[in-house]
Amino acid sequence: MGFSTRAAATKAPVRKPRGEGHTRRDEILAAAQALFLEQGVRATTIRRIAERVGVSAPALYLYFKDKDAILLELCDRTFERLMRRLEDIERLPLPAAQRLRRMGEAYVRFGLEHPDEYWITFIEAAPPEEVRFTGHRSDMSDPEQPGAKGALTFAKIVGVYQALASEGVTLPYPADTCAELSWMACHGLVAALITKPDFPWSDRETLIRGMVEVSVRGIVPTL
Amino acid sequence: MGFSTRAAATKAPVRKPRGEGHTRRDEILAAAQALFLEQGVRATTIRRIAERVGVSAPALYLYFKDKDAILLELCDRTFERLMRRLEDIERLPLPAAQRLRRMGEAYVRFGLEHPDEYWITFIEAAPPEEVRFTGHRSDMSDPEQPGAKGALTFAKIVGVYQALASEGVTLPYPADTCAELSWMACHGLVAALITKPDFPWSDRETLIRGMVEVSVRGIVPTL
DNA sequence: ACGTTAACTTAACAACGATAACATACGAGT
DNA sequence: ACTCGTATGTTATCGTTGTTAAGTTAACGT
Repeated sequence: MGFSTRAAATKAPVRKPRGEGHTRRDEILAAAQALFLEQGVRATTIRRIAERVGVSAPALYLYFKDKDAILLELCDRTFERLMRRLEDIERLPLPAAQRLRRMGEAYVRFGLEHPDEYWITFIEAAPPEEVRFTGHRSDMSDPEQPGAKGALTFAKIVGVYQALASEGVTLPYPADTCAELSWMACHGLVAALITKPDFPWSDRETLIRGMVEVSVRGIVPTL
Repeated sequence: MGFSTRAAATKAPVRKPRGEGHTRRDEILAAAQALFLEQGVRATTIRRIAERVGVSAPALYLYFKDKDAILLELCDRTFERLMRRLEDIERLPLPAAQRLRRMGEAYVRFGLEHPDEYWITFIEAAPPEEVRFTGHRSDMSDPEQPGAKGALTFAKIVGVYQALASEGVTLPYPADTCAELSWMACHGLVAALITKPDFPWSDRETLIRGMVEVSVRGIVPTL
Protein backbone atom coordinates (compact mmCIF):
# COMPACT_ATOMS: atom_id res chain seq x y z
CA MET A 1 0.00 0.00 0.00
CA GLY A 2 2.17 2.77 -1.27
CA PHE A 3 1.70 6.41 -0.41
CA SER A 4 2.31 7.70 -3.87
CA THR A 5 0.46 10.87 -2.95
CA ARG A 6 -0.06 11.91 -6.51
CA ALA A 7 -0.26 10.79 -10.07
CA ALA A 8 -1.61 7.31 -9.59
CA ALA A 9 -4.93 8.56 -8.21
CA THR A 10 -5.51 5.11 -6.75
CA LYS A 11 -3.73 5.23 -3.45
CA ALA A 12 -4.49 3.58 -0.22
CA PRO A 13 -6.03 6.33 1.87
CA VAL A 14 -4.61 7.13 5.26
CA ARG A 15 -7.98 8.62 5.99
CA LYS A 16 -11.23 7.32 4.73
CA PRO A 17 -11.59 8.98 1.36
CA ARG A 18 -13.90 11.83 0.73
CA GLY A 19 -17.48 10.90 0.27
CA GLU A 20 -17.34 9.15 -3.04
CA GLY A 21 -20.33 10.34 -4.94
CA HIS A 22 -23.08 10.52 -2.36
CA THR A 23 -22.25 7.45 -0.35
CA ARG A 24 -21.02 8.73 2.99
CA ARG A 25 -24.40 9.79 4.31
CA ASP A 26 -26.02 6.60 3.12
CA GLU A 27 -23.18 4.59 4.60
CA ILE A 28 -23.97 6.08 7.98
CA LEU A 29 -27.65 5.32 7.65
CA ALA A 30 -26.95 1.78 6.57
CA ALA A 31 -24.54 1.16 9.43
CA ALA A 32 -26.94 2.69 11.93
CA GLN A 33 -29.81 0.58 10.71
CA ALA A 34 -27.74 -2.57 10.84
CA LEU A 35 -26.65 -1.85 14.39
CA PHE A 36 -30.18 -1.00 15.48
CA LEU A 37 -31.30 -4.36 14.26
CA GLU A 38 -28.38 -6.24 15.74
CA GLN A 39 -28.16 -4.66 19.16
CA GLY A 40 -31.28 -2.62 19.56
CA VAL A 41 -31.73 1.10 19.38
CA ARG A 42 -30.82 1.83 22.95
CA ALA A 43 -27.56 -0.07 22.94
CA THR A 44 -26.37 1.47 19.71
CA THR A 45 -23.97 4.33 20.28
CA ILE A 46 -22.73 7.04 17.99
CA ARG A 47 -19.23 5.73 18.37
CA ARG A 48 -20.15 2.26 17.25
CA ILE A 49 -21.94 3.54 14.21
CA ALA A 50 -18.90 5.59 13.33
CA GLU A 51 -16.61 2.66 13.93
CA ARG A 52 -18.58 0.50 11.55
CA VAL A 53 -18.52 3.18 8.89
CA GLY A 54 -14.77 3.40 9.44
CA VAL A 55 -14.77 7.01 10.52
CA SER A 56 -14.46 8.99 13.71
CA ALA A 57 -17.50 9.69 15.83
CA PRO A 58 -17.72 13.47 15.34
CA ALA A 59 -17.73 12.95 11.61
CA LEU A 60 -21.34 11.87 11.88
CA TYR A 61 -22.26 15.33 13.01
CA LEU A 62 -21.31 16.67 9.63
CA TYR A 63 -24.28 14.84 8.22
CA PHE A 64 -26.76 14.68 11.07
CA LYS A 65 -27.69 17.15 13.75
CA ASP A 66 -27.64 14.55 16.50
CA LYS A 67 -28.28 10.91 17.19
CA ASP A 68 -32.05 11.22 17.04
CA ALA A 69 -31.80 12.78 13.62
CA ILE A 70 -30.33 9.55 12.31
CA LEU A 71 -33.21 7.61 13.80
CA LEU A 72 -35.72 10.06 12.48
CA GLU A 73 -34.36 9.91 8.96
CA LEU A 74 -34.39 6.14 9.04
CA CYS A 75 -37.98 6.00 10.17
CA ASP A 76 -39.07 8.62 7.66
CA ARG A 77 -37.63 6.53 4.88
CA THR A 78 -39.32 3.47 6.21
CA PHE A 79 -42.53 5.36 6.59
CA GLU A 80 -42.55 6.25 2.96
CA ARG A 81 -42.12 2.63 2.10
CA LEU A 82 -45.16 1.79 4.19
CA MET A 83 -47.19 4.40 2.43
CA ARG A 84 -46.12 3.07 -0.93
CA ARG A 85 -47.23 -0.40 0.07
CA LEU A 86 -50.64 0.89 1.03
CA GLU A 87 -50.87 2.88 -2.17
CA ASP A 88 -50.10 -0.26 -4.15
CA ILE A 89 -53.06 -1.93 -2.53
CA GLU A 90 -55.15 1.19 -3.01
CA ARG A 91 -54.66 0.92 -6.72
CA LEU A 92 -55.76 -2.70 -6.98
CA PRO A 93 -59.20 -3.20 -8.48
CA LEU A 94 -60.63 -4.95 -5.43
CA PRO A 95 -63.84 -4.63 -3.48
CA ALA A 96 -63.35 -2.33 -0.54
CA ALA A 97 -63.69 -5.13 1.99
CA GLN A 98 -60.80 -6.97 0.38
CA ARG A 99 -58.73 -3.84 0.20
CA LEU A 100 -59.31 -3.34 3.90
CA ARG A 101 -58.00 -6.80 4.69
CA ARG A 102 -55.01 -6.46 2.43
CA MET A 103 -54.12 -3.12 3.94
CA GLY A 104 -54.40 -4.41 7.48
CA GLU A 105 -52.21 -7.37 6.72
CA ALA A 106 -49.70 -5.23 4.88
CA TYR A 107 -49.57 -2.82 7.78
CA VAL A 108 -48.94 -5.51 10.36
CA ARG A 109 -46.34 -7.28 8.28
CA PHE A 110 -44.58 -4.05 7.62
CA GLY A 111 -44.41 -3.28 11.32
CA LEU A 112 -43.03 -6.68 12.15
CA GLU A 113 -40.45 -6.50 9.40
CA HIS A 114 -39.18 -3.15 10.63
CA PRO A 115 -39.66 -3.27 14.39
CA ASP A 116 -37.13 -0.59 15.25
CA GLU A 117 -38.44 1.93 12.81
CA TYR A 118 -41.97 1.07 13.83
CA TRP A 119 -41.11 1.67 17.45
CA ILE A 120 -39.56 5.01 16.69
CA THR A 121 -42.32 6.15 14.44
CA PHE A 122 -45.44 4.95 16.18
CA ILE A 123 -44.51 4.50 19.80
CA GLU A 124 -41.46 6.41 20.84
CA ALA A 125 -42.62 9.23 18.58
CA ALA A 126 -42.02 11.54 21.48
CA PRO A 127 -39.52 13.98 20.07
CA PRO A 128 -39.13 15.34 23.54
CA GLU A 129 -40.37 18.90 23.98
CA GLU A 130 -40.00 19.67 20.34
CA VAL A 131 -43.03 18.60 18.42
CA ARG A 132 -44.86 18.89 21.69
CA PHE A 133 -44.72 22.67 21.49
CA THR A 134 -44.08 23.46 17.86
CA GLY A 135 -47.30 22.03 16.59
CA HIS A 136 -49.77 23.82 18.79
CA ARG A 137 -52.08 24.21 15.84
CA SER A 138 -52.81 21.05 13.98
CA ASP A 139 -51.37 21.66 10.55
CA MET A 140 -51.15 17.99 9.81
CA SER A 141 -50.75 18.66 6.11
CA ASP A 142 -47.16 19.87 5.99
CA PRO A 143 -45.40 16.97 4.32
CA GLU A 144 -41.99 18.02 5.61
CA GLN A 145 -42.97 17.92 9.25
CA PRO A 146 -42.11 14.59 10.84
CA GLY A 147 -45.31 12.84 11.72
CA ALA A 148 -47.29 14.44 8.94
CA LYS A 149 -46.87 11.34 6.84
CA GLY A 150 -48.63 9.42 9.59
CA ALA A 151 -51.78 11.40 9.06
CA LEU A 152 -51.52 10.84 5.33
CA THR A 153 -51.19 7.13 5.81
CA PHE A 154 -54.10 7.13 8.18
CA ALA A 155 -56.18 8.94 5.59
CA LYS A 156 -55.76 5.98 3.30
CA ILE A 157 -57.58 3.74 5.76
CA VAL A 158 -60.34 6.27 6.20
CA GLY A 159 -60.64 6.32 2.44
CA VAL A 160 -61.34 2.62 2.30
CA TYR A 161 -64.08 2.88 4.87
CA GLN A 162 -65.60 5.73 2.91
CA ALA A 163 -65.47 3.60 -0.21
CA LEU A 164 -67.13 0.86 1.77
CA ALA A 165 -69.91 3.22 2.79
CA SER A 166 -70.35 4.41 -0.78
CA GLU A 167 -70.76 0.79 -1.80
CA GLY A 168 -73.85 0.73 0.36
CA VAL A 169 -72.45 -0.83 3.54
CA THR A 170 -73.78 0.71 6.71
CA LEU A 171 -71.04 1.57 9.14
CA PRO A 172 -71.76 1.55 12.87
CA TYR A 173 -69.60 4.64 13.32
CA PRO A 174 -68.34 7.44 11.11
CA ALA A 175 -65.67 6.34 8.66
CA ASP A 176 -62.80 7.91 10.60
CA THR A 177 -63.91 6.28 13.83
CA CYS A 178 -63.98 2.93 12.06
CA ALA A 179 -60.52 3.58 10.72
CA GLU A 180 -59.25 4.49 14.15
CA LEU A 181 -60.59 1.30 15.66
CA SER A 182 -59.17 -0.80 12.84
CA TRP A 183 -55.81 0.83 13.02
CA MET A 184 -55.64 0.69 16.80
CA ALA A 185 -56.35 -3.03 16.82
CA CYS A 186 -53.60 -3.74 14.31
CA HIS A 187 -51.29 -1.35 16.09
CA GLY A 188 -51.90 -3.25 19.30
CA LEU A 189 -50.79 -6.46 17.67
CA VAL A 190 -47.63 -4.96 16.26
CA ALA A 191 -46.80 -3.07 19.42
CA ALA A 192 -47.24 -6.13 21.58
CA LEU A 193 -45.10 -8.38 19.42
CA ILE A 194 -42.44 -5.74 19.17
CA THR A 195 -42.19 -4.69 22.78
CA LYS A 196 -42.34 -8.22 24.17
CA PRO A 197 -40.76 -10.31 21.47
CA ASP A 198 -39.86 -13.09 23.86
CA PHE A 199 -43.27 -13.60 25.36
CA PRO A 200 -44.65 -16.99 24.28
CA TRP A 201 -47.32 -15.61 22.00
CA SER A 202 -49.42 -17.82 19.80
CA ASP A 203 -48.38 -18.49 16.27
CA ARG A 204 -47.65 -15.28 14.46
CA GLU A 205 -49.48 -16.09 11.28
CA THR A 206 -52.55 -17.06 13.23
CA LEU A 207 -52.45 -13.79 15.12
CA ILE A 208 -52.00 -11.74 11.99
CA ARG A 209 -54.87 -13.32 10.13
CA GLY A 210 -56.94 -13.32 13.29
CA MET A 211 -56.39 -9.65 13.98
CA VAL A 212 -57.17 -8.70 10.42
CA GLU A 213 -60.48 -10.47 10.75
CA VAL A 214 -61.13 -8.91 14.14
CA SER A 215 -60.39 -5.44 12.84
CA VAL A 216 -62.72 -5.93 9.90
CA ARG A 217 -65.62 -8.08 11.06
CA GLY A 218 -65.46 -6.66 14.54
CA ILE A 219 -66.48 -3.36 13.06
CA VAL A 220 -68.64 -4.41 10.13
CA PRO A 221 -69.92 -7.89 11.01
CA THR A 222 -71.43 -8.52 7.60
CA LEU A 223 -68.11 -8.44 5.77
CA MET B 1 -41.28 13.66 64.03
CA GLY B 2 -38.85 13.31 66.81
CA PHE B 3 -36.01 10.99 66.24
CA SER B 4 -34.49 11.99 69.52
CA THR B 5 -33.83 8.38 70.32
CA ARG B 6 -30.76 9.30 72.24
CA ALA B 7 -29.68 12.12 74.44
CA ALA B 8 -29.63 15.50 72.74
CA ALA B 9 -29.06 14.42 69.16
CA THR B 10 -26.67 17.28 69.25
CA LYS B 11 -25.46 17.57 65.73
CA ALA B 12 -27.44 18.39 62.63
CA PRO B 13 -27.56 15.27 60.50
CA VAL B 14 -24.93 15.62 57.84
CA ARG B 15 -26.37 12.53 56.34
CA LYS B 16 -29.99 11.89 55.63
CA PRO B 17 -31.31 9.97 58.58
CA ARG B 18 -31.74 6.30 58.40
CA GLY B 19 -34.78 4.98 56.64
CA GLU B 20 -37.55 5.74 59.07
CA GLY B 21 -39.57 2.61 59.29
CA HIS B 22 -39.34 1.04 55.87
CA THR B 23 -39.73 4.17 53.84
CA ARG B 24 -36.41 4.65 52.11
CA ARG B 25 -37.04 2.10 49.41
CA ASP B 26 -40.53 3.43 48.81
CA GLU B 27 -39.23 6.96 48.73
CA ILE B 28 -36.95 5.99 45.89
CA LEU B 29 -39.76 4.34 43.99
CA ALA B 30 -42.03 7.34 44.47
CA ALA B 31 -39.37 9.78 43.35
CA ALA B 32 -38.49 7.63 40.36
CA GLN B 33 -42.10 7.35 39.30
CA ALA B 34 -42.63 11.08 39.62
CA LEU B 35 -39.56 11.81 37.53
CA PHE B 36 -40.46 9.21 34.93
CA LEU B 37 -43.74 11.01 34.47
CA GLU B 38 -42.31 14.48 34.46
CA GLN B 39 -39.35 13.99 32.19
CA GLY B 40 -39.72 10.57 30.66
CA VAL B 41 -37.89 7.40 31.49
CA ARG B 42 -34.95 8.03 29.25
CA ALA B 43 -34.24 11.51 30.58
CA THR B 44 -34.49 10.45 34.19
CA THR B 45 -31.09 9.76 35.67
CA ILE B 46 -30.05 7.92 38.76
CA ARG B 47 -28.53 11.09 40.08
CA ARG B 48 -31.72 13.08 39.80
CA ILE B 49 -33.72 10.39 41.51
CA ALA B 50 -31.22 10.42 44.33
CA GLU B 51 -31.28 14.19 44.47
CA ARG B 52 -35.04 14.25 44.83
CA VAL B 53 -34.92 11.65 47.56
CA GLY B 54 -32.27 13.75 49.24
CA VAL B 55 -29.56 11.16 49.15
CA SER B 56 -26.42 10.44 47.21
CA ALA B 57 -26.57 8.52 43.98
CA PRO B 58 -24.76 5.34 45.05
CA ALA B 59 -27.23 4.99 47.90
CA LEU B 60 -29.83 3.81 45.40
CA TYR B 61 -27.68 0.82 44.68
CA LEU B 62 -28.26 -0.39 48.21
CA TYR B 63 -31.88 -0.99 47.31
CA PHE B 64 -31.83 -1.68 43.59
CA LYS B 65 -29.38 -3.52 41.43
CA ASP B 66 -29.45 -0.89 38.71
CA LYS B 67 -31.66 1.67 37.07
CA ASP B 68 -33.74 -0.86 35.23
CA ALA B 69 -34.53 -2.65 38.46
CA ILE B 70 -36.36 0.44 39.68
CA LEU B 71 -38.37 0.54 36.53
CA LEU B 72 -39.12 -3.13 36.78
CA GLU B 73 -40.39 -2.88 40.32
CA LEU B 74 -42.74 -0.06 39.35
CA CYS B 75 -44.06 -2.22 36.56
CA ASP B 76 -44.74 -5.08 38.86
CA ARG B 77 -46.66 -2.92 41.30
CA THR B 78 -48.83 -1.60 38.53
CA PHE B 79 -49.48 -5.11 37.33
CA GLU B 80 -50.71 -6.02 40.76
CA ARG B 81 -53.21 -3.19 40.95
CA LEU B 82 -54.57 -4.04 37.56
CA MET B 83 -54.75 -7.69 38.49
CA ARG B 84 -56.81 -6.88 41.57
CA ARG B 85 -59.30 -5.02 39.42
CA LEU B 86 -59.64 -7.95 37.08
CA GLU B 87 -60.02 -10.34 39.98
CA ASP B 88 -62.88 -8.24 41.31
CA ILE B 89 -64.67 -8.74 38.03
CA GLU B 90 -63.71 -12.38 37.96
CA ARG B 91 -65.61 -12.93 41.18
CA LEU B 92 -68.84 -11.38 39.93
CA PRO B 93 -71.59 -13.89 39.10
CA LEU B 94 -71.91 -12.91 35.46
CA PRO B 95 -72.14 -14.81 32.20
CA ALA B 96 -68.71 -15.14 30.67
CA ALA B 97 -69.55 -12.88 27.75
CA GLN B 98 -70.43 -10.09 30.14
CA ARG B 99 -67.33 -10.69 32.19
CA LEU B 100 -65.28 -10.39 29.05
CA ARG B 101 -66.76 -7.00 28.27
CA ARG B 102 -66.37 -5.77 31.81
CA MET B 103 -62.77 -6.85 31.89
CA GLY B 104 -61.97 -5.21 28.59
CA GLU B 105 -63.56 -1.98 29.69
CA ALA B 106 -61.87 -2.11 33.08
CA TYR B 107 -58.54 -2.70 31.41
CA VAL B 108 -58.88 0.23 29.06
CA ARG B 109 -60.12 2.57 31.76
CA PHE B 110 -57.31 1.52 34.04
CA GLY B 111 -54.83 2.39 31.35
CA LEU B 112 -56.39 5.75 30.63
CA GLU B 113 -56.72 6.61 34.31
CA HIS B 114 -53.07 5.79 34.96
CA PRO B 115 -51.38 6.65 31.68
CA ASP B 116 -48.07 7.16 33.38
CA GLU B 117 -47.92 3.74 34.93
CA TYR B 118 -49.42 2.12 31.90
CA TRP B 119 -46.71 3.62 29.79
CA ILE B 120 -43.99 2.44 32.09
CA THR B 121 -45.44 -1.00 32.47
CA PHE B 122 -46.72 -1.92 29.05
CA ILE B 123 -44.87 0.31 26.64
CA GLU B 124 -41.59 1.73 27.80
CA ALA B 125 -40.87 -1.40 29.81
CA ALA B 126 -37.62 -2.16 28.09
CA PRO B 127 -37.09 -5.91 28.15
CA PRO B 128 -33.72 -5.39 29.83
CA GLU B 129 -32.24 -8.66 28.65
CA GLU B 130 -33.47 -10.27 31.78
CA VAL B 131 -36.84 -11.56 30.76
CA ARG B 132 -35.05 -12.31 27.53
CA PHE B 133 -33.23 -15.21 29.10
CA THR B 134 -35.31 -16.16 32.09
CA GLY B 135 -38.19 -17.30 29.97
CA HIS B 136 -36.51 -20.05 28.07
CA ARG B 137 -37.81 -22.44 30.61
CA SER B 138 -41.50 -21.88 30.67
CA ASP B 139 -42.21 -21.61 34.36
CA MET B 140 -44.29 -18.51 34.07
CA SER B 141 -45.79 -19.31 37.42
CA ASP B 142 -43.00 -18.08 39.64
CA PRO B 143 -44.62 -15.00 41.15
CA GLU B 144 -41.31 -13.54 42.27
CA GLN B 145 -39.82 -13.42 38.82
CA PRO B 146 -40.10 -9.96 37.31
CA GLY B 147 -42.37 -9.99 34.35
CA ALA B 148 -44.21 -13.00 35.60
CA LYS B 149 -47.12 -10.90 36.81
CA GLY B 150 -47.81 -9.88 33.27
CA ALA B 151 -48.37 -13.48 32.41
CA LEU B 152 -50.57 -13.93 35.46
CA THR B 153 -52.73 -10.97 34.52
CA PHE B 154 -52.96 -12.31 31.05
CA ALA B 155 -54.06 -15.65 32.41
CA LYS B 156 -57.22 -14.05 33.77
CA ILE B 157 -58.38 -13.18 30.30
CA VAL B 158 -57.56 -16.65 29.09
CA GLY B 159 -59.67 -17.95 31.94
CA VAL B 160 -62.73 -16.09 30.75
CA TYR B 161 -62.38 -17.48 27.28
CA GLN B 162 -62.06 -20.95 28.73
CA ALA B 163 -65.20 -20.34 30.75
CA LEU B 164 -66.86 -19.21 27.57
CA ALA B 165 -65.86 -22.41 25.86
CA SER B 166 -67.10 -24.49 28.76
CA GLU B 167 -70.46 -22.73 28.42
CA GLY B 168 -70.69 -24.30 24.99
CA VAL B 169 -69.49 -21.42 22.85
CA THR B 170 -67.24 -22.48 19.98
CA LEU B 171 -64.11 -20.42 19.76
CA PRO B 172 -62.41 -19.86 16.41
CA TYR B 173 -58.99 -20.18 18.04
CA PRO B 174 -57.58 -21.69 21.22
CA ALA B 175 -58.55 -19.77 24.33
CA ASP B 176 -55.14 -18.17 24.77
CA THR B 177 -55.04 -17.00 21.18
CA CYS B 178 -58.44 -15.41 21.65
CA ALA B 179 -57.21 -13.72 24.77
CA GLU B 180 -54.15 -12.41 23.00
CA LEU B 181 -56.21 -10.92 20.22
CA SER B 182 -58.62 -9.34 22.67
CA TRP B 183 -55.90 -7.89 24.77
CA MET B 184 -53.88 -6.62 21.84
CA ALA B 185 -56.84 -4.75 20.44
CA CYS B 186 -57.55 -3.04 23.75
CA HIS B 187 -53.88 -2.38 24.22
CA GLY B 188 -53.76 -0.70 20.84
CA LEU B 189 -56.49 1.67 21.91
CA VAL B 190 -54.83 2.59 25.17
CA ALA B 191 -51.40 2.90 23.62
CA ALA B 192 -52.63 5.14 20.85
CA LEU B 193 -54.56 7.47 23.13
CA ILE B 194 -51.65 7.69 25.54
CA THR B 195 -48.82 8.23 23.11
CA LYS B 196 -50.67 10.73 20.93
CA PRO B 197 -53.06 12.46 23.32
CA ASP B 198 -53.26 15.53 21.12
CA PHE B 199 -54.25 13.77 17.96
CA PRO B 200 -57.85 14.60 17.04
CA TRP B 201 -59.23 11.19 17.84
CA SER B 202 -62.92 10.44 17.87
CA ASP B 203 -64.87 10.62 21.09
CA ARG B 204 -63.20 8.63 23.81
CA GLU B 205 -66.28 6.90 25.14
CA THR B 206 -67.25 5.87 21.65
CA LEU B 207 -63.82 4.41 21.06
CA ILE B 208 -63.83 2.54 24.36
CA ARG B 209 -67.21 0.96 23.84
CA GLY B 210 -66.42 0.39 20.19
CA MET B 211 -63.15 -1.37 20.92
CA VAL B 212 -64.71 -3.55 23.60
CA GLU B 213 -67.27 -4.68 21.08
CA VAL B 214 -64.61 -5.18 18.42
CA SER B 215 -62.50 -7.24 20.77
CA VAL B 216 -65.44 -9.44 21.73
CA ARG B 217 -67.62 -9.81 18.66
CA GLY B 218 -64.66 -9.62 16.36
CA ILE B 219 -63.55 -12.89 17.83
CA VAL B 220 -66.84 -14.58 18.71
CA PRO B 221 -69.43 -13.01 16.41
CA THR B 222 -72.38 -14.61 18.15
CA LEU B 223 -71.83 -12.81 21.45
C1' DA C 1 1.51 28.67 -6.29
C1' DC C 2 -2.18 30.29 -3.51
C1' DG C 3 -6.28 30.58 -0.92
C1' DT C 4 -10.77 28.66 -0.02
C1' DT C 5 -13.56 25.01 1.26
C1' DA C 6 -15.14 20.34 2.15
C1' DA C 7 -14.17 16.32 4.81
C1' DC C 8 -12.20 14.47 8.50
C1' DT C 9 -9.20 14.24 12.59
C1' DT C 10 -7.78 14.47 17.68
C1' DA C 11 -8.76 16.56 22.11
C1' DA C 12 -11.79 17.70 25.30
C1' DC C 13 -16.16 18.47 27.86
C1' DA C 14 -20.02 17.57 30.91
C1' DA C 15 -23.10 14.08 32.36
C1' DC C 16 -24.14 9.45 32.83
C1' DG C 17 -24.30 4.58 35.18
C1' DA C 18 -21.75 2.01 38.15
C1' DT C 19 -18.08 0.45 41.67
C1' DA C 20 -14.74 0.80 45.49
C1' DA C 21 -13.25 2.41 49.61
C1' DC C 22 -14.19 4.77 53.52
C1' DA C 23 -17.43 6.71 57.44
C1' DT C 24 -21.11 6.94 60.59
C1' DA C 25 -24.97 5.45 63.52
C1' DC C 26 -27.69 1.94 65.63
C1' DG C 27 -28.67 -2.48 68.17
C1' DA C 28 -27.11 -6.51 70.46
C1' DG C 29 -23.88 -9.05 73.39
C1' DT C 30 -21.01 -8.97 76.92
C1' DA D 1 -21.13 1.06 79.83
C1' DC D 2 -18.10 -0.54 76.29
C1' DT D 3 -17.36 -2.81 72.04
C1' DC D 4 -18.34 -4.51 67.67
C1' DG D 5 -20.84 -5.97 63.51
C1' DT D 6 -24.03 -4.53 60.23
C1' DA D 7 -27.07 -1.57 57.93
C1' DT D 8 -26.83 2.73 55.71
C1' DG D 9 -24.73 6.18 54.16
C1' DT D 10 -20.78 9.14 51.83
C1' DT D 11 -16.85 10.76 48.77
C1' DA D 12 -13.77 9.59 45.12
C1' DT D 13 -13.27 7.53 40.94
C1' DC D 14 -13.71 4.75 36.52
C1' DG D 15 -15.21 3.99 31.91
C1' DT D 16 -18.59 5.44 28.48
C1' DT D 17 -21.87 8.33 26.48
C1' DG D 18 -23.44 12.39 23.28
C1' DT D 19 -21.60 16.43 21.67
C1' DT D 20 -18.56 20.57 20.64
C1' DA D 21 -14.15 22.97 19.54
C1' DA D 22 -10.22 23.49 17.15
C1' DG D 23 -6.84 21.80 14.24
C1' DT D 24 -5.40 19.07 9.83
C1' DT D 25 -5.38 17.24 5.31
C1' DA D 26 -6.90 16.89 0.57
C1' DA D 27 -9.06 18.61 -3.51
C1' DC D 28 -10.35 22.34 -6.53
C1' DG D 29 -10.60 26.88 -8.85
C1' DT D 30 -7.88 30.57 -10.17
